[in-house]
Amino acid sequence: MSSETGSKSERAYAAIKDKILGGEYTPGYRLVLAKLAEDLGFSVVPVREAIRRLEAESFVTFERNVGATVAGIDPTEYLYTMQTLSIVEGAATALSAPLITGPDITRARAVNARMSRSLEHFDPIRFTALNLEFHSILFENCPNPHILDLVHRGWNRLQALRSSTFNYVPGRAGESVTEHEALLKLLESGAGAEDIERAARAHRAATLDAYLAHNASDQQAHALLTPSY
Amino acid sequence: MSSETGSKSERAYAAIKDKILGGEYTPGYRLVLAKLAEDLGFSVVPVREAIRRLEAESFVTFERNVGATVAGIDPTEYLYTMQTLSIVEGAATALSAPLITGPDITRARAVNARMSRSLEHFDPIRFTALNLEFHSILFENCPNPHILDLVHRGWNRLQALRSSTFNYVPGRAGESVTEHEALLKLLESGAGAEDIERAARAHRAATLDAYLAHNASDQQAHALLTPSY
DNA sequence: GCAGACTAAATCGTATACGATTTCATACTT
DNA sequence: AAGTATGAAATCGTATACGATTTAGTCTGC
Repeated sequence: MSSETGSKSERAYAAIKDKILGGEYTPGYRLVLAKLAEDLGFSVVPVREAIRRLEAESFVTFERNVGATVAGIDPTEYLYTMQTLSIVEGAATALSAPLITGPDITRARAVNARMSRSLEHFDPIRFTALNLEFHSILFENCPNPHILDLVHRGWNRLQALRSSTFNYVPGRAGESVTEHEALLKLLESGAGAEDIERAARAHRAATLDAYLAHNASDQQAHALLTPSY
Repeated sequence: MSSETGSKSERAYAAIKDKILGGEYTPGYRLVLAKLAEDLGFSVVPVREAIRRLEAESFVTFERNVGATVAGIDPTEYLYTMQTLSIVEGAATALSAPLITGPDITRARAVNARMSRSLEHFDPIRFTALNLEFHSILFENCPNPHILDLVHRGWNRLQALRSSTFNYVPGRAGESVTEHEALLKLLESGAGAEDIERAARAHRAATLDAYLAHNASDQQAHALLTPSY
């Protein structure tokens, strides 16, 4: 995944990020500058820069004069991220809706069909990738790049939390496909911005709800969701 | 403003940021590593780190092997930021609403009264500070720190754009005070999350609309706001 | 006079070095 | 034995140095 192009700090960033997402560096793993630099064949300066960037994106936590550790899987963080995503994805969908064309819908529907098929072979990795592709089609016309950036940050954060593995809920993926189709129909019908936003929000919120129901032990998490997003 | 505590990279960050916001480094100003390091009495390494952080927060733009320049005042960026703020502030207000107490409302109302008074003396700096304080009171109970963080990012961005100066619209501040009072009444009445969110969104959006109306030349900006946020 | 090549200056990117801080094991005191 | 002082090892933070890249100015040939 890591490219050979760009500055060393960029390559270090990509390499470390890949190893975190690939599971080589698991949560709690201590990232030692000198060791990373040794492994990568770089000096510590660009590696340090890469780590500060990973810190800004919440892939690692950093403590002064102590160092960086790979960020852990935290149910509360997952909840925060999903709730935030429901809001920004809702807004992104509503803003993009008027600019989505017929061919866009067709492409999205094709991707959704592939998602449905990936379920039959039980391929969650592929499913997640297709899910990203589906929503990317809807968002690619988004007129506000800041909001799009927030969506991408959220997706990144979910990756960092390894949500697709720790957060698996049986049956939820199938519902997701159904909701996608409903969303496409809504877009085709030329529904108003409020309705579209509500539907897009609910789609993300439903995944969170499924998680909360499946892990009912998480009582306090429910309390955080006072207004029903 | 800059503190004497913390690492040199942190102090460099604070110092440079202050000079940008204070107007010493105006948009387009070229930030040269060696010169900044000389001025601050630090070496280039912590200064470089500070600049990368300022880049991540959009205070400066950065180009490889070329350097950093202070980010400019861009009406389109202002529009993006305001639109995004209307969304995240709306969500933050709705999420915080159930946790806001009577004393909170009283405090907020007092701040709003001071805002009203600051108008009589035409003190926009003070008005902006009080405006932040007003909304901070509403948000201080926000159960989702991620969303709160997005709000703060937006405020920072507005500062970076120096919006309070380039974006002044006569009469708008007075309307803002009126809208604040209406929002407080809505919160007191125990209104539903949707109504509160709509009102909070509209409050921010009204400021943007006032700007657009006042700078009617900005035709293309209107087009970006297709769904009426 | 102008386009392109060449050189020099400015500036960035990174390596290396070292002092500062934290951590951890050990010895010492009560 | 528990807690505290001590010192060494590990690690970070920053200074300095230098090669790499860009930029700007000059020169050349047309």
